Amino acid sequence: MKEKFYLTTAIAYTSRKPHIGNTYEIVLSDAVARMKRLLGYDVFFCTGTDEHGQKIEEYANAAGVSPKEYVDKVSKEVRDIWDCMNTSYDHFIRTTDDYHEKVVQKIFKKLYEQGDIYKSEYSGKYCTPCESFWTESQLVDGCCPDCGRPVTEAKEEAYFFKMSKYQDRLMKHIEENPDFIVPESRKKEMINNFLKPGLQDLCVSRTSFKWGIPVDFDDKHVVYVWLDALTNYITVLGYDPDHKSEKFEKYWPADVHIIGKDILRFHTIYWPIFLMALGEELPKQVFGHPWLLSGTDKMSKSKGNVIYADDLVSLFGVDAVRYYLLANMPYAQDGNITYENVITRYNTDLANTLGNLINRTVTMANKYFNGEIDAASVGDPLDEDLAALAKSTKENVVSLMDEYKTSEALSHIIALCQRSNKYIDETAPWALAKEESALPRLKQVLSNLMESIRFIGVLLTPFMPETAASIIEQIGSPDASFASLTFGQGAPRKVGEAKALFARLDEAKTLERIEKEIIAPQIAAAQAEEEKPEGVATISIDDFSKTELLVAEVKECEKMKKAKKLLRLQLDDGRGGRQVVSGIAKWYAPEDLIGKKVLIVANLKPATLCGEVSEGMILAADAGEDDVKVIFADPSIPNGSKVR
RNA sequence: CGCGGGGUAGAGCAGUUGGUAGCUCGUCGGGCUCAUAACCCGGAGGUCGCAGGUUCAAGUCCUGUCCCCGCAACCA
Repeated sequence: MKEKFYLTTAIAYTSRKPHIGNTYEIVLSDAVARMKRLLGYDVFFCTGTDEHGQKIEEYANAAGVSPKEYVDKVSKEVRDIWDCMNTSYDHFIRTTDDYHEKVVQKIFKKLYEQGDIYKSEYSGKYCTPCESFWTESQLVDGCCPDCGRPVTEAKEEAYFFKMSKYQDRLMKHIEENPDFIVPESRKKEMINNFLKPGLQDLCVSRTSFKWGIPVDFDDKHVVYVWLDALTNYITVLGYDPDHKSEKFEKYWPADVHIIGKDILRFHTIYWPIFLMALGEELPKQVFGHPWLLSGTDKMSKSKGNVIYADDLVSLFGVDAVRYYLLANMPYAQDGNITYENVITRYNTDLANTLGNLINRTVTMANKYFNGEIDAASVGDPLDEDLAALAKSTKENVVSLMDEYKTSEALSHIIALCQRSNKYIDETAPWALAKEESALPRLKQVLSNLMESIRFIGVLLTPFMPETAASIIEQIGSPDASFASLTFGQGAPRKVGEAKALFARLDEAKTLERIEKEIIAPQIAAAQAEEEKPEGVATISIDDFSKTELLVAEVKECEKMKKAKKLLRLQLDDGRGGRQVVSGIAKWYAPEDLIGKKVLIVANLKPATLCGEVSEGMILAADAGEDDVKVIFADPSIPNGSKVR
């Protein structure tokens, strides 16, 4: 019986169309899945969309559609992109799927009945008109960040999960299974930041919005999105707490969850604990992959640097985009993408090294022998060298893929292409072709080349499926199985017609096209969106007079030990002085401020930040993306002067 | 002194157990002509963030220090 391999991606949140950074994960997972299939595993590869939650409710409202209509649209966009990347997932789950919702309810009930989930009270600041709870830090000037109205202390019933109960077991599991969380550095983050300080019980229900799976025995509540979302990994297998499905028995536990580094906490702490509570095995491994950045920045709409997979595919073709992602992402550090880099990589690796190798070899086979090529036969040390590299390349690719090191795996394959190109140079087939007596050797040389190309083609299958198929077809290889990868095993063949795999791109022209077809429309769309007015309500003069603004002089100022962003200032406000904490350490050193006069909001309710009391706020302007400038007052104004 | 990661040629990155500093792009020169102005070979370009230390020998180990980036806590 075939060994099973179950892998999943995170399910994509349906807030908006995924960009190329979000798309990286499915491509990486697809390469792993295809590699395992090539090696003969019975693979189950699952992905999907996460569709509940307050944010989606809000996005839907803003778009003037129902949440379901909204997620139907985005979920389809996600799926279209996964499909345009030619990913071979076996199942696409949506958290709004019927079978999923039912099982989530059942699980919630079970955990409640066995005492892991208990009903308690959640207390915090509540804005009645908005029906929202806010944490202290979300408040704006002590008021609701949405509507600006005052909030009240309120309590609300909520369900909590007893995380602490399972903490020691989880810690032990992580220690005993060193590969449970990879890469290593991420594991340390989880242990030091969450497990060692001790886990808090987690609030697993919400009453503040409706767009979620209702708790069936208490329908004021909906299930917390993460409990809902994480469970997809087992509901997709037909899991049911009462009777386990055949599929679940076969595939669970997952061999790996491939996820972004940002959601590692949910997958390595909450998810394992939920599973322990259900009495199920834990996934064997969670791999938190790095992020793909646009140049050096995170992709964001406001920066206008978002790159989408479908745009890239229309420019370069699926396999070139897959190649770029898989070849360019480091294992543990963030990678980056620019159109220029994609073009360079395309031209050098795909057009010049790989494409040209196939093209020149196939052309020669047809030209010299009408395409009739023997099985490979190693005679000369040069041949042996080539055969040895083909063999080691195969071994390296397999073992590197076990660690998800796609970039290193691909560079080994490219190295085999380079070695093959060199082999052509060393053996000089065109010279052999000129002498009748050298024809046997010429035939041998070409057969060896065909064989190394067969290795290249087969090994590329997980990374570039279409290209691999075209290579196999061009060299007329009857066998493209992994098992056949022994040098010399390839049978005699009739070589097909030479077809260029990747046409070279003119960098300047291509960039021009990108600018015109992709970047310009994107900027236009962003500008259109920006024309919407800012959402600050007008206020009366009375409202304004509630704010007391004063001129104050900075007497002392120092960096705070425990906080990177904060400065602690002692101010002379003309009425005995006060201490203010301000989040401007990134832009101002203490000596920049001492002796200067600043404007403060004097009647702000005092708050404690990182252990220091702050009685007021210094006025500063957002001077640009990630830049803040303090508003300084004229030195001649007496301390304590009112500003209005 | 909260936890972790990183600072290596103009750019982007490798450097396993300490033993002559590598790869890709770019650049300069050479070779070849089967091929997609491609392919192959060679040169130039780095005091491996900084300062100490251990050692016959340190990018690699230790100590200190300066930057950058994550995570956590705060941006009143």
